[in-house]
Amino acid sequence: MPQPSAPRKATGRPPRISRAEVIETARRIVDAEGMDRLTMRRLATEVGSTPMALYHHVRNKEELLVLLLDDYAARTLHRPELPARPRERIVVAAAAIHEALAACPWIVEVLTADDLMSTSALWFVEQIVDGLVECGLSPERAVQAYRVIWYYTAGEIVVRTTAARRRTDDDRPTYRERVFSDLDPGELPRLTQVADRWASLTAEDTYLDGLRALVDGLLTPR
Amino acid sequence: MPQPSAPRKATGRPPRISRAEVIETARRIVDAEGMDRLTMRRLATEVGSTPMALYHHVRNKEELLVLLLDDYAARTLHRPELPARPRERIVVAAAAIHEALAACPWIVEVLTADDLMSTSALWFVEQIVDGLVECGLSPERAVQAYRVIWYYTAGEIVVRTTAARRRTDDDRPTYRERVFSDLDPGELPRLTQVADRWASLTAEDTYLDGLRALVDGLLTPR
DNA sequence: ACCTGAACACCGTTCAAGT
DNA sequence: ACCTGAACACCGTTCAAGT
Repeated sequence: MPQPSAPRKATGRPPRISRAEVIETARRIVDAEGMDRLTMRRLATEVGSTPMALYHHVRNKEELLVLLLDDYAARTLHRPELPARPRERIVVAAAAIHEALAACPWIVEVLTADDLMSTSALWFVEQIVDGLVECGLSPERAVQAYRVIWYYTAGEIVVRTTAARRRTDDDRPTYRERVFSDLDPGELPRLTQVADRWASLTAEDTYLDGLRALVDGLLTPR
Repeated sequence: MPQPSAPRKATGRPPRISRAEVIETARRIVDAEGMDRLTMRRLATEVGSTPMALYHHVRNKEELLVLLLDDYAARTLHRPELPARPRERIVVAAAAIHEALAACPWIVEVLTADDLMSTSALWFVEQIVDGLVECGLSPERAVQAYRVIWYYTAGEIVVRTTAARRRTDDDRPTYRERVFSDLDPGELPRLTQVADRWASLTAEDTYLDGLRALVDGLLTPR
């Protein structure tokens, strides 16, 4: 976090809770019971305080979520050995970001609440952009190519974790299942052909294959 | 919707409101005031009824959102003339889905609430899968390639509309801006190099370029 | 400077009863 | 069959006051 926290005057009432304590407690709640159980009221009782006390440590709930993602990234995004070949380096760095996010089911709410721009993630972004430049893209094109990779990565996470959540919610057939059981073979021959395999095909993890195809496409001059 | 709505017995109290009326009113609220103003209570007063009456026409709020997306897709997703060349057909069909979603700022909440599997969208999915098969992929690989395209498309929508919402929310510097104004050039040379151009570069619409790169990559044998 | 209590202005959904 | 009223069990946030 870019907050050098100016040295506080030692006047006034001493603090009973800290920002770090708030974030840590929030993390505990989310890990144990899921993101939708994290409310300001619940968090307040958990830190042994009142809802309003929290607002002295975070601006509002949205800032709390960003801080939570930041904290998560700082703790889990460890820098791997990256391959020397730039194209491979791009793939491995993107896959590392993806892996960290995929392990974190509450991420979707935060992804849609802010860019993923934790300082801990920047090193990975740097590796990707640098790899793209080394492969011959201009810095401008490299940034745009990185964005494309990020869209793909974020989209995979959002779609997949949402689908997973939906599956555990109940066991009624999903909307998709109902639609797919009633296709018109005349109009939609391909979909009819694969309808019964659709669920198993979409369950497969194709992130890495797609990523490689995407990187290849981005690096092929057009 | 795959709901043939079995012929109702003509007994009991006659209905005052219909499912279609509920959906239409919901759409009016969302169009006029945004998704977060759509509540069951608000919707009830708008149709001139009570919150609980709605639950006789939709299962719950989530189903209402899916019905809303379905209704939107049916009204706006008109089938364009598609190019004969399969590779171009894939691109145009995906871009048509993307365009319809991008014009619909409340889409994100629904995207993360369910797959986009409106019957109206299936024709486009069919075109994409068929184009991929015509380009030489097996039906299984074609479905997986379609999923990759869908991840990319959904991710672009989610990230971009969320960023747009964030910008209009207030005019404080965003978290990203704060992070980018304080980069370490030694550790992150590429990002430092493009830091001042980052905002304008990411504002550019690169969906189509990225899509073409992705399709090229997916169709290149590896 | 930090914390508290009470209140404001809401939510989605269930239950039991009415017509 | 369809609708209503009242209630349940919550939300995030503001305000004014206390220490």
